[in-house]
Amino acid sequence: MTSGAPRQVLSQRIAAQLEERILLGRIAAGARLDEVALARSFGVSRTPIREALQSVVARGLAVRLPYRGVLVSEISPDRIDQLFEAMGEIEALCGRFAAERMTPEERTALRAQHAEMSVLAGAGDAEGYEAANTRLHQIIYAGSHNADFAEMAEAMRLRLSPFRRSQLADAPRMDRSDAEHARIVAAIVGGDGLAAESALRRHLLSAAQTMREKWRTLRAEPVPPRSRAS
Amino acid sequence: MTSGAPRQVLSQRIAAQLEERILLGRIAAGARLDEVALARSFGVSRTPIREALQSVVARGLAVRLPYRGVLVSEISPDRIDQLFEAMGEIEALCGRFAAERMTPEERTALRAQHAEMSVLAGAGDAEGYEAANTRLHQIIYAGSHNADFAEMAEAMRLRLSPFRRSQLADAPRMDRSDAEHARIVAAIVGGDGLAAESALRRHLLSAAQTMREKWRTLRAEPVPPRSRAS
DNA sequence: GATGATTTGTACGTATGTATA
DNA sequence: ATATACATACGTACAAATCAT
Repeated sequence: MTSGAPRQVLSQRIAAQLEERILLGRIAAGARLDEVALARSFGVSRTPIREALQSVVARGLAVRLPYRGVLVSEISPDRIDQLFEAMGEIEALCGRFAAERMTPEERTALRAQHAEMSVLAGAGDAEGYEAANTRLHQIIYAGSHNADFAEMAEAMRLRLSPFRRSQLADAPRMDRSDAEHARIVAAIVGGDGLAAESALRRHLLSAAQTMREKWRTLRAEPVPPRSRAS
Repeated sequence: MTSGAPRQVLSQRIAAQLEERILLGRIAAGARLDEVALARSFGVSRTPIREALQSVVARGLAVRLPYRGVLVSEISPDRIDQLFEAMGEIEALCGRFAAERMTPEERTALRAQHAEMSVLAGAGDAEGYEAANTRLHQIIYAGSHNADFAEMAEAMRLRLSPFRRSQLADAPRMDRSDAEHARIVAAIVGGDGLAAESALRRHLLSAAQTMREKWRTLRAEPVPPRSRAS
């Protein structure tokens, strides 16, 4: 009976921290993740750093160029569109199956989550709304009753998070999102798979649209990358 | 005191070999991948072994329990159904987008690949047919013109490969597969996204059915391994 | 339940291969 | 083109945790 602390492994904790830094934008796209520098910064040896970097690469947040290092993934506008498109289709898939398979308890939880979010939206609590939004969508993933769908959706959500930062910061966005959620939840609770599918697709399309606008204004001046073409 | 050994990227070659062994069933599900044993067996140190194992875990072929080791993923019948379901939906997705977006050259390549496969099916070349089948589906993934769809489809295909072993071994299966491919290719080349989607879904459903039967007969003796929880 | 054996996790040293001056 | 610099890849030693007795 080992009732000790969760005793998480170093490399995993470091991987999580690196991911968070990347997703929060503290480490810019295109930046090199230097093993020795990170080792010093974390006060550990290079071994756990290496394993953490491998994990980060495996999740698609960075790429490893042979003998050049690990670079935080730089993403082209076209790539962003693909990401949102994929996310939309995967979410639509989850919604369709969730509408067909959710248990009564899951449907109740979904409605409760949405009700809670409407309150947050009304109160203008953007941060709380964002967090609740993630949970709402995760409820839908789980409702698909298919671990692979849920896993793919989570992976896509992770990859997209750098571009979703403070996307719902303003009240109009939250209201619009809340209205879209109402249709999604109604379709799922009502067991209408096709309606849920198209409602989710539309929802993600509008999210992509919002993001595109903000993204464009945000990076008016791009950071000059050390392009080293051979 | 390090003897000068040929330096290359061992971990990747080892990861590939381990994957192949798992996928071919040479390493059984539930087995523990012992680091020192593998290191001895490959004649290398534990370091590249550890990195290879991380790669195997990242691809979903095994799981790592902290301080306990890496276990080859054990898969329940329900889980297999989920895998095939997910594969079917992802392929259907790729097919729909491919029908809408493939370039003329890609459509030509798709038709050529199918024609080649019909010959192989007629000749009863099961091995060649299986390899060509993978390429056909990969052409469809690429035709979706979305790197995320393609990546997800590839990942699913990898995870399913243990259960697809010699699935198309007999001529009737190949003929049926070839007929289904004909509909899929016609729909995609003709630009009918919805038809491609449903044709691919049906194709995977029938593949799942075939697999289920074979799998059931293979392990007619249900070995209930009460593997320790979590 | 405590102790020893086994295995995983981390630290660190060194050689190799690429890129750059 | 040769050489230097430097980051990566592998090996080995030690520490921590699990398991078996």
